[in-house]
Amino acid sequence: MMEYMSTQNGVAEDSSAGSRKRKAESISNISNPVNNNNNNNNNMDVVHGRSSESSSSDEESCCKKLREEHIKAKVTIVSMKTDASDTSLIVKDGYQWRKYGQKVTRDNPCPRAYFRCSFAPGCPVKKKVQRTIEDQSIVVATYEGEHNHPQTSKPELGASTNTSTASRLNVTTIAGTTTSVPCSTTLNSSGPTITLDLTAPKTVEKRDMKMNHSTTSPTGGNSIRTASSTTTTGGEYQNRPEFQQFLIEQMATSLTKDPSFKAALAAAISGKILQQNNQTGRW
DNA sequence: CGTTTTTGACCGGCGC
DNA sequence: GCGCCGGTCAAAAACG
Repeated sequence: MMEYMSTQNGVAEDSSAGSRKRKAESISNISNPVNNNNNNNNNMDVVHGRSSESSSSDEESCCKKLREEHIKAKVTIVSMKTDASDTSLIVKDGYQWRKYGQKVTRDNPCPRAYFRCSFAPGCPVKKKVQRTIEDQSIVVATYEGEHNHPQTSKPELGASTNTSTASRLNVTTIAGTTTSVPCSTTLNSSGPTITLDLTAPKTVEKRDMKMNHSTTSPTGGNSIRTASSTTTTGGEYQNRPEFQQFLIEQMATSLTKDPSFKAALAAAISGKILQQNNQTGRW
């Protein structure tokens, strides 16, 4: 199963690399509320999901985008607060990145850096890193695609040896899945902007999990705004391992109790098996 | 010497 | 068709 998934990933990402599509700029929008966290030295907010255009209401253009997103890799937006004096635009997430470009965009005088994953030669993941206009100490990293290899090292979140690190991490899952940021506290984020992407067959099970995960979260709403408002109160607690363990257990419980998830999982697995058997021509 | 970073040039999509 | 703009390329420089 995993083998199959990985090969599917490779195909999908490769095709996505060939079709570049311009996406709406959302970095400043996303990182706006993070400014409320200025009292914390190291902060990190993560938004998992599609590119910013994934809203719940634009059904008009969804048909066009369906195809596009079918090709496109998943997009993960990460905003983290770093030391203001740290101008390196380096986000230590446990992977090895190679910078291949830098550009000053129109809407932000701060240069945007482009990175590729250099650990695995065939790894399709790309990353864009840019500081926000509002708060130059906040760095927004946009990940595209999924790693087809494990992390090269532990991400420096919390236990920092260098300057640019984050001690707190908030994850919002909109759609799709990513394992690039192992620390996940979705309780205070997640929200109504969930986009059920039926065009990405490889992530059916995980997406459902994320969906359930989101629905079981006590708070919905705009992810970052919620995150920033709760940072001063619940941030420490969310970072504690027992809390994360609790979250994981909650997720597992909700998933195993949900018959629709079981059905989706079974359908996905059987579908994959049948598909593979058809390809090999043995059935 | 191999790898990574820098940086101007180039490419292609999009709006007018 | 043209210009703008984001993203990528690739040669040179820097680095370990």
